[in-house]
Amino acid sequence: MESSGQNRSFEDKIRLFRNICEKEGLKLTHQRLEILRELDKATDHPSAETIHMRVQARMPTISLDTTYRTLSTFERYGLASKVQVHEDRARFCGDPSPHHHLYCKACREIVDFPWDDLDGVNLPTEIAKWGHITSKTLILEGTCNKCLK
Amino acid sequence: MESSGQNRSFEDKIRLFRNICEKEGLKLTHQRLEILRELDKATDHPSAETIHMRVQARMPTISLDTTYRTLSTFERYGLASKVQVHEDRARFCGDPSPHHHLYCKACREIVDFPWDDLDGVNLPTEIAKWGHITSKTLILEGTCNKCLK
DNA sequence: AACTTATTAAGAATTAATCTTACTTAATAA
DNA sequence: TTATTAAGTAAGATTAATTCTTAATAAGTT
Repeated sequence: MESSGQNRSFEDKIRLFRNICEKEGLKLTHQRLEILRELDKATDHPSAETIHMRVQARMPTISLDTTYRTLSTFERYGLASKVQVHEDRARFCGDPSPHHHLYCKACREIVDFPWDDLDGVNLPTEIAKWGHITSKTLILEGTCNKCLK
Repeated sequence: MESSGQNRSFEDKIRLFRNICEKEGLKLTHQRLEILRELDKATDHPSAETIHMRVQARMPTISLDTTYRTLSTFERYGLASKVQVHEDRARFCGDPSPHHHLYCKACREIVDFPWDDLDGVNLPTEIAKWGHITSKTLILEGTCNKCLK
């Protein structure tokens, strides 16, 4: 049976994580794997607490603390990133490919979108002088059609 | 004596704020004016607490609570905006003109920069279908030259 | 099997931000 | 100028996300 694109890309992610663990002396625990899986499945930029609840459904003993610790481990190694919106609660994204965010101020939904033209464009020359850029994200804010009625 | 560009633009801001107050039934208090002035002067995206400390130097009786309340009032009326960085503490920006942000992960400095070409560019067509966009900010993250040594 | 990290539990600590209440002050409108 | 009412102050409490503590247990890895 052939695996789906979803599965294949998750396999890649596990492989990547396995490499990182090996190189960095991290342990590949079930908890970390389940959180990685949850992040990979999620399309709604869940908060740490939401991720915890979802993983808990399959792994009832996992602690909230471990979820927080694991998420920052993932952040440190580039397996997850915090999405910044104008809220107090951090929300996460497991998609490492460059993409941008639409944020609806009414329903707080975050939608990812690709914009290859922006990814490829040259930055203004003064920016290159500023230092070393590691990420480039466009944040669009407004109100989505659902909320506009 | 001719006023500086700084002053002129601050005068404009006061005028704008005066109009908003009139229209919305807000009171033009000293506290609000001082916080507006501080936001206008600041180039370093201070936190609410930093703003409070600075205003306190001139107005020792102002409360932290008022600073928070005023900043959210300003946000509500578009006179200030929260800058999103990967931190827990919100940082503010009093520049209402469209601009983008460079964020150094090492020293946490935020640098504004304009990018007219980006401001003027057409968004991908699917975005227009999403809803109504009110702001567009590019967040560049990395390490500034000072921190790269 | 030994070594070492990670996890858990349970609770405490932090910290930004907001709210409460009661009182006072001051901006605005009549 | 006075009346009205929003805003500010003080002091403390609250909320909520996140992190830390300690000690015991579990489980990867070598």
